[in-house]
Amino acid sequence: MAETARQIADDLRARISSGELTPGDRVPGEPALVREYGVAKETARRALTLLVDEGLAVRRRGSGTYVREFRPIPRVANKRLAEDGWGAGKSIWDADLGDRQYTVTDLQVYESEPPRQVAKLLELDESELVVVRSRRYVVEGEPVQRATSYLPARDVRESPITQENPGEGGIYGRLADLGLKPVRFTEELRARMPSQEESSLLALSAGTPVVEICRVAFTANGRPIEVNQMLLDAGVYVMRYHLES
Amino acid sequence: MAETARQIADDLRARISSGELTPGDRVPGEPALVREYGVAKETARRALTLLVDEGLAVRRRGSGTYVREFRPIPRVANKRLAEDGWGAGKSIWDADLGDRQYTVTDLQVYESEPPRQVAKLLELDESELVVVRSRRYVVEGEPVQRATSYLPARDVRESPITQENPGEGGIYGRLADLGLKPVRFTEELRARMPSQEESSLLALSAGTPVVEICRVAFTANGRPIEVNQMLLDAGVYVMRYHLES
DNA sequence: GAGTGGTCTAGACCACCGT
DNA sequence: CGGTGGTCTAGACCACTCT
Repeated sequence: MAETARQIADDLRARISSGELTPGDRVPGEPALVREYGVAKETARRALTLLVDEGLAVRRRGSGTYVREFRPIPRVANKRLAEDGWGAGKSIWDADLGDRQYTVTDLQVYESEPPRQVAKLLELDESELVVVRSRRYVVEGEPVQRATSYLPARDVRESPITQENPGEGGIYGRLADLGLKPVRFTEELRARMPSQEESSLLALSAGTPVVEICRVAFTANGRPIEVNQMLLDAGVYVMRYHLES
Repeated sequence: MAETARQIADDLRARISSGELTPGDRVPGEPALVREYGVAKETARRALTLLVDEGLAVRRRGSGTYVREFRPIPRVANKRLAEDGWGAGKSIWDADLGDRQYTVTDLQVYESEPPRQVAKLLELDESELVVVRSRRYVVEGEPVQRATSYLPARDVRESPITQENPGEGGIYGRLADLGLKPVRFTEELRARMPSQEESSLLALSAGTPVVEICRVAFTANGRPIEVNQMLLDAGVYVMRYHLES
């Protein structure tokens, strides 16, 4: 009877995917599994850990283990195409229940040396500084994203971009005022497990990956004017892109 | 001295990010940690498990635990824009070492009922069938992606799309022959932990998320003509998108 | 206070890898 | 073969939640 923990996890997984246990339901806990399967507590624990690590369940200390709920927020990279394009509002995942309100917290604006990679993407000379705008987004009380923008200090230092509130249209509006309107973008995405720091920053439950997005904005001249590094809770987001040709 | 496992993991993590341990290096193993920290084997094990679950380390049974290597393959969604656009070849992650060769394995072509979600995306009537093309991609001997295409059977049943090799230009070429050339696409991405099945399908090491991509192709008439569901090893891919306006 | 998850120990046995 | 990871047990103590 080797592989007991996996066996128990398989059983529970089956009960979840069959619908016997639905999102929000309580999964049999450690003591229950000890009784039902006649295993040691650590083994029952390992079984539950497998589910948690797959993102299927969530532990609540002192209360129990529950089937995870998944109500994704759609992140639409190119809204314009999405709106007059085809397939708008269609989704494999039920992500239509969108437009929940963002709140911005922990906004920080400061000038500093850019990370090496950012300096390269912005084509900055040695020792050129950047204006950094960092913030967290919160939805329904839960932090879901951290975003950090980098802009060449020499271009934006004197503009409202260095203010906490850059005004109507946000920083892209102000860049437009400066004749540096972003018109093309590159986004690079990567998914991975979070570090402990990132995990607490986004209040992630175990078994939740993060999506790292690096967005570079270019002006009409083809000059990179902003790098935005985002870190998203993968359990909360669905990313959507519209492409042509 | 509570939280011992996390403490040990923190130490090791620090040694990795400081560069003392570099990708490919051997991490101190369970017996070593038992000696160095004077903890039980299970505790040392838990410490290593934390690193593995973060994707920082890989276990090799009978050999040791090693710092993971990350050499991403770039997946460029819209090549045309990428090529004449700006920012081509720029990347935060060292993903330029691309163009490693794909091999296609386990190609299967068959006709069947579509999954409910796929039927909805393809706007199929009740009981309409789809042609399914499923395959795995292998790079340097390692499976990295599974892709499953669904096309309305009534449109493509008589075409070479039902052949294993649909000929020059692939299935998009044949769709063009049929006057059903795809010109717009929607891609929806989501990252999550894999199920056990998916994990073995892609030979994933523990702590590696997957990226699920659902791509819908539309003809010039705005008709959905293909749904492609992909499952990528997140430890291997970087997704890149180019956007305008 | 009873029930639940969180962490740890000390020891056992097995499977696999490399020399 | 010795070293390494893989799994399990039985019991301990703690921290938190809910009623």
